[in-house]
Amino acid sequence: MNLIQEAKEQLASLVHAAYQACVSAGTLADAAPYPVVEIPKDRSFGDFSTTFAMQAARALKLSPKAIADAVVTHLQLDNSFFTNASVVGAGFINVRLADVWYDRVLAAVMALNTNYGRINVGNGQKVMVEFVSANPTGPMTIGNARGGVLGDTLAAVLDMAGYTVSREFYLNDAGNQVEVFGQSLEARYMQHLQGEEAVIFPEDGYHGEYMKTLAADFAAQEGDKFLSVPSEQRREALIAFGLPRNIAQMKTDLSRYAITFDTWFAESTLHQSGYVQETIDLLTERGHTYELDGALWFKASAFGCEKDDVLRKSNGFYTYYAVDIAYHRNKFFTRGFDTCIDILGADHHGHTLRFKAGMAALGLAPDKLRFVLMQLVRLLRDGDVVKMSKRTGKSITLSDLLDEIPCDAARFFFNMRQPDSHLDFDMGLALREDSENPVYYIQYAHARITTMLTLLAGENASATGDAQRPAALLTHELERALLRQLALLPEEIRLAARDYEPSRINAYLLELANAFHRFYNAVRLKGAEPDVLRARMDLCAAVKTVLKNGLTVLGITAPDAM
RNA sequence: GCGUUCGUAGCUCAAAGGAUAGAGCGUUUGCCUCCGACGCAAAAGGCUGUGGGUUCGAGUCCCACCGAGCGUACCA
Repeated sequence: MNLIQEAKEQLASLVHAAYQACVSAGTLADAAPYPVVEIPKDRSFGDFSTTFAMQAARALKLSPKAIADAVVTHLQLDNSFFTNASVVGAGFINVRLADVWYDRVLAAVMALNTNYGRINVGNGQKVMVEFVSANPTGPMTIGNARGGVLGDTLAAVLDMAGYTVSREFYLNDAGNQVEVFGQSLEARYMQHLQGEEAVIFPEDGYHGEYMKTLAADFAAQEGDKFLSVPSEQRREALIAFGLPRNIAQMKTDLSRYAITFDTWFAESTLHQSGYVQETIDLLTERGHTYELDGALWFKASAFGCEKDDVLRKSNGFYTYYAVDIAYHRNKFFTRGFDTCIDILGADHHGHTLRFKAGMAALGLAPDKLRFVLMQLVRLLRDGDVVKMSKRTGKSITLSDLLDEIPCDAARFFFNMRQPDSHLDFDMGLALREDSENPVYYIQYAHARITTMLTLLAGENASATGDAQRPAALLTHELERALLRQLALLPEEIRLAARDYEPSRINAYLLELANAFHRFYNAVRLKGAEPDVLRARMDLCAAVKTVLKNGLTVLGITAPDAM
């Protein structure tokens, strides 16, 4: 159910038919393309518009105006969604929506209720969204916070659009950074028991305070018994202690953030099962690798990359790149996803071509693997840049942020912009409880409707009008605007899913809330004629439903009172 | 250098290749004896970084330049 698309298709088909009539009548030549229909930016022109006359001008060797005039005389709008066709400006053919269409909108929202907005462009195709995938070597960052909301809401949007969606967290629990984690933790453990000077902290180690806490907790549990064992054994024990702790913390933080993953995929399993080895062997069998200086190289340059890359280092270990090729091979070829989307920070954009090259070498169509790159976040407090947490003196983590900002506000703010644009997150604004805070503004509209409907519940008992034809009673321009806005949700879902831009839903809800508040101030329900009252109450109930459905996609609550 | 993302109102950002480039903030001024003022209404602000090109039509597509971020490891 997408009444915007239905209307566009109907108008295109009606204009096409009118054009065919002109061809039959001999007034126009038979050479024009199929009409393109759009919604004018400036609503005063009309509700829908077609640029058919301009599109056809060259082929028909006539002025757009002449073509439009000819087509309009044959345009048959009876029993359609439209009325009032007119030719304006250079040759735009504009129409207004008729009551039938408005009736259908309200009926659709009321009938579909919580399913209103759901469409089926996905046809159940399996899509994976992989996001956050933070290293389990430390706390999650503000960047993870943005990536988390982006991935989670994109997944929700795709679900609404009819895809079968899976959310995955890729756990980097193997490889070099885990080694460094072990070395760092080992140094902190020994320093904890023997003093700062006992060992030198590794140059490129993890310097965060949390490493000291982790080491102290380990010492509290195990005492000094790991001082006397070989270093390798000590590190192993520390990693076995530290990683699960960090992972548990990440899960806690994410659940505070209302994010749940379907799968946590551990990198280590790819090593243990020999899948990495098998994948690299496969690339070699296909002739995409060569040996040089003791390392195994992938011919990435044969797949559009600038240069080749190392898969297996001369020390025998695989690079992250090799593991990632194996991981993505697993997503597509072992688990059978049709499309895989990776949410990445913009600082990783250099990887996208390489990843695609790896998949191409395995025989996968390049557009199956998609990347959403997000720019970094700048934290502000009432306009000033915030670098460090006041409490800890260190950089602000996701957990710090959630101590201060409610989940609803954080989720909304991190998804307010397109992924590609730099994001300013103003913590002062996120806490405000007025119309300047967009979350409040939207939630307030929902709460306002709830109280109002409760208050008016007893007043429409004597309504006698035709409930199937409410548009005849909802004639105010602000009521019409509200109905058009309601009709837009399925279309917004379609576009957000098509372009991987879930922030469209935030913008959409702001506009819907705005349309409602304007209506509320200009049109009163209380005291209206019973039939009108009932129609307006239905309209308000529909707005409430759509607000709630939209907020649900964003993972934000729709409170009945605030 | 090469690659990549991005330059739109004072600020933060919108604009399926369409008509007079729109919102919010900030500034100024109004609206509650009335369903929630956590709200609404009105005013002001622009050579869309620069120069070409494609098109009936370009903020949008192509090319060059200027400026910013990021990448360009046998790190992940």
